Amino acid sequence: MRRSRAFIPTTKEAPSDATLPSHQFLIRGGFINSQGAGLYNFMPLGKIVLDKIRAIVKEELDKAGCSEVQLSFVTPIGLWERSGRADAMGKEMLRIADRHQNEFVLSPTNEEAMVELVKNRVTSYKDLPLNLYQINTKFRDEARPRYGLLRGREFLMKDGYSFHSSTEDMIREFNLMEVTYKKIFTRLGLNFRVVAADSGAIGGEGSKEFHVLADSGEDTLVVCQSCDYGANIETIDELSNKIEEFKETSYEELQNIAINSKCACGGELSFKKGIEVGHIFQLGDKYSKALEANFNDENGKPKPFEMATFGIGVSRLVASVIEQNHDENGCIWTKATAPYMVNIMISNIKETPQVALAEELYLKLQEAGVSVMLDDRKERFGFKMKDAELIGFPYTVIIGKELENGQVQIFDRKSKENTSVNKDEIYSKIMELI
RNA sequence: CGGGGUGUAGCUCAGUAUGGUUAGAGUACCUGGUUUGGGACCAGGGGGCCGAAGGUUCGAGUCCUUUCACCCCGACCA
Repeated sequence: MRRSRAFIPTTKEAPSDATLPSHQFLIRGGFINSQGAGLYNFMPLGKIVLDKIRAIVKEELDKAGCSEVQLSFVTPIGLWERSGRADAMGKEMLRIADRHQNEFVLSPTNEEAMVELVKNRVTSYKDLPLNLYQINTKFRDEARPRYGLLRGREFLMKDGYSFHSSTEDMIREFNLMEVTYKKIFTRLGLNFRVVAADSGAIGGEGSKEFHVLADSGEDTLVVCQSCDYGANIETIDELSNKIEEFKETSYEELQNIAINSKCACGGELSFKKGIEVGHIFQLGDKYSKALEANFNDENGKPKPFEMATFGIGVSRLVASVIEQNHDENGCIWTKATAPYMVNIMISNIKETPQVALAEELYLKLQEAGVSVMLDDRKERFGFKMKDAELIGFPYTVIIGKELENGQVQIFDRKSKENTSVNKDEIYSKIMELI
């Protein structure tokens, strides 16, 4: 893409209401803009990042044997009345009426719809297991949307649902999804932890959360520095509530207790802030029973499906990448999430040799399938560099005054290092880096 | 949903206590010129239903009433 023709409205100042780095930089960098409380438009750069994340999620899920579907976003209220969630979810569900005054809901999640989809279509144990997912818009009418993409009302979430003939098989799938989620977050280049999300009835194994570690995270995690143990402090709070003598224990005291304890593996424990980007949950037959969704077992007897549910906050991940990877100048995208891998910056477009080399490199990289931006605007060096840093291209090739000596520079966004390269070697050097 | 706050140019904000020229600044944008290795400089220019609706007044961005929107702290949640 030529920068001169792109729609990337960057700004020097952030709106006053943006408090978090991801919120500020995504708006300043021209990735997103706000369309109302908890509502966001994705502009070209934001859309590219969103789609990259979505593609990786899809690829890994498909590899794990899941099938993608797409459910209608607008759903009849009756669907929610049958499961009892019309009342249970209350005002969080946005209700709308059509011209006939029939009531509808903008889907906040899709357990009911997915069960209805499978019900009476999958009727035999021979057709199980089955894992269906969608990556689709969700709407939750939050009491207080905030933090930009981290807590919007409208957001993009991948929600998956699996159906099984036995609890054992459901747990097998649950474990498979844990492995798959780890692959996804690793591919995205994120530093994350898996933590037990529920300490209660299911013994802490029935529900796991995936947290991206970032200072601005809303959840506090206790993590081991030696092994991969981690727990959400909420869990500990819940636990303490159940134990009488801990009733008066303050949050700080609780932290001290935890911090002075050792992990089961003997490692030191520490506190980290985390952003919840994934959640996997063993549902059992809660919804299949309520909605009378049965299959016939080996003996021809009807049984409700054993189910599990798996979520990934796709649009939240866009912000999470930045919460974890940024500096005072802007975004630092991981290679897997960068809107463009390489930015070719022409220092002075009045210098014909600079333009010629830039155009040549631009073409070659495009032909090699590299996602590349050509900054061909009539702007000054400093302006373009600030812009490149704000947007966060992993690499910027600076074609400028050193070209007289046959040299160009590669600016590494993450390390902020400038490396001089002979102009004839720039292509191969870039191909080596990415 | 409780408590607090803010709505004036694309963005950041003055102006509102005490009503009174044609509503301002910075930034961004357009034109011309000078610049060209870290968000340049000079000159000129365009841009506003002062959130909305009522009211008080000779006169309202400013006072009164109503309403809408947005933000912050908390409770709640992917």
